[in-house]
Amino acid sequence: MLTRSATHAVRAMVALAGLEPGEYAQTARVADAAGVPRNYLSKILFQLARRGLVESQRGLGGGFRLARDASQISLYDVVDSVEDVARWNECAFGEKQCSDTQPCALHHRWGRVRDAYFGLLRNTFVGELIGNGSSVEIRDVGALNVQRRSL
Amino acid sequence: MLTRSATHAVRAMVALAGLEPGEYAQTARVADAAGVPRNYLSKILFQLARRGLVESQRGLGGGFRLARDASQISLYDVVDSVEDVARWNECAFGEKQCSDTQPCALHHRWGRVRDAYFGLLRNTFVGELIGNGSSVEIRDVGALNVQRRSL
DNA sequence: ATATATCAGGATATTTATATCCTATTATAG
DNA sequence: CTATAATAGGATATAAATATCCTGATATAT
Repeated sequence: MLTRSATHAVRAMVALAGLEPGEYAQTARVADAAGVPRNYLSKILFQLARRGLVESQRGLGGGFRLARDASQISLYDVVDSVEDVARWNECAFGEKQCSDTQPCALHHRWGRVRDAYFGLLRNTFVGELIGNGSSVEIRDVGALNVQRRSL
Repeated sequence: MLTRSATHAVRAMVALAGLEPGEYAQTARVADAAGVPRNYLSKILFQLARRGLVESQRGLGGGFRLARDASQISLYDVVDSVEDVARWNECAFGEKQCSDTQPCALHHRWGRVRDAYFGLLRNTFVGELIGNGSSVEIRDVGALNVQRRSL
């Protein structure tokens, strides 16, 4: 299952995908759009930035935006930024020396579940999740809307 | 993913499946066989008993044993005794009103992952997990081995 | 330069999962 | 009846996930 942090991260990414090209959105705006607690989201956005999925800009008119096109960012990238996806590779039965060559009684069955999950993560992209009646809509409330020189 | 409690529970059930018919094993013995902390396991065994998967007997010669044949106890029963399996039904995208008729953008893809997981739980039975090179082997250390009247 | 907006990130709080400890209760043996 | 074995289950401790709060650093506008 996705952790709550992972869901937050995906929703934030989808919100950012709804921005005008080049536009930045502040944490608070993303938080409102994605329905995620503001201060917690700031941690998550930081992790996404560290991973290189979003870019940040400080100061007036700054905020966050996607670092590349939403169609090029998989859920795997997003989720693995905030949780250790690799733990799905651990033995479901808790056996220390479980492996393909020395499988536990659950090994192959669990492999199918993991494949389904990894398939979802690897073959789904942020760009596919926008719109669609989703509640993740980022709207510019028009509060500031500064034009930046460097754009 | 299975929680650690769930893994503990499955391992304990497999250990109990290795008992002689009618025999009880004390918590400590199950804990050693399954490699689970004793006191924590006692909580888990209690939950399994509440669910009706194991029977307990207090007093000298008592302990726990399976309440029915290991081939009739699914992993779903076991896992759902110690964690809320139903949370896999919640929307992976965190949408409040996500449903089959009003699906979020992840709804159907997530459904496939859930189906794989539920399939594993529903179609795997404790009886299938015994032996097999698993480290969960319950051995009667012969410490006591009391014969009970009521058997 | 100064005021303001915004992220960066440390410190802390809350909640949940995991684990330990201890006493009460129940059963058996002698 | 007494001693002993074992679960029942409350109280507490630890660890990890989630969330909040606050200050410092950095960018912009005037």
